[in-house]
Amino acid sequence: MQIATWNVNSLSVRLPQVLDWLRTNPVEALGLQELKLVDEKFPHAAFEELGYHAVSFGQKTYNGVAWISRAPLQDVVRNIPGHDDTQARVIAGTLPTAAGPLRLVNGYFVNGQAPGSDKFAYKMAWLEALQAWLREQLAQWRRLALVGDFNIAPEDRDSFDPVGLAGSIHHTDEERAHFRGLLGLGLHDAFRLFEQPDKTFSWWDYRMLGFQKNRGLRIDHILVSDALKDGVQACQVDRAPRKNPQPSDHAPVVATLAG
DNA sequence: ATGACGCTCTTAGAGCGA
Repeated sequence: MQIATWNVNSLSVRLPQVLDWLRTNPVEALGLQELKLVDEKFPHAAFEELGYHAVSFGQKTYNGVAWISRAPLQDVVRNIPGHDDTQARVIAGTLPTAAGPLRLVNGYFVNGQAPGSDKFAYKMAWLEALQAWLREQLAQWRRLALVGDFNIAPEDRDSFDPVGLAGSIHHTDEERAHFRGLLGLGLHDAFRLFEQPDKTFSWWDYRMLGFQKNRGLRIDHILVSDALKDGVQACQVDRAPRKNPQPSDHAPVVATLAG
């Protein structure tokens, strides 16, 4: 079975592309970020026509996350419990599978703008709260996947310009320490379980022909728990939708799991 | 480089993303 993550940068604008992608990539579950849509406007009918269920957690103008899944998710949680937040950034639920329940956590991690800014401080606090909550989630659900737009390039090889961008947003030691903290909980970057082509990225700036020049970052990730690790069969970035007219600036990331 | 490009809210220009 396959699970995927995709920052669509407005579901209203990208809906036809998401539906097209699901027709050719009929994954079991797809985590979406940056819906920029209130829940009342979530296009449930369009996904139901394709045989999918959806749970959304949106807000006006910014942020917003959703899970699209073949089977309805159970025990759905919106945002990090106990962490006061005005921004809709997390949705989690449990997918029943033949191998047992699969906990699916989808996050639109904070961007953080620049080190030293208020937004960066918010990012650090948010990452702290996420890690504490995930520790609990992992204790409760052995089979867990954390997917989303992490807004962290975990290592130098995940950036088109690690020297020029050293210390800037997505590249700071503080952000990378938080990413390693997640790995320390017993999570594994599915993409790095396999040999991958150099300079594989999941986001490219709209400006300056970023995609054409492959000036990108790998900031969209799928992390899997210890119990899932050995069953991961593949993990890839699907660059194809980034070539669409009027694309999202992010490409989907897909992981193939046993079962 | 206070840039670029795209989306939202609102209807000309600001805020934000990454």
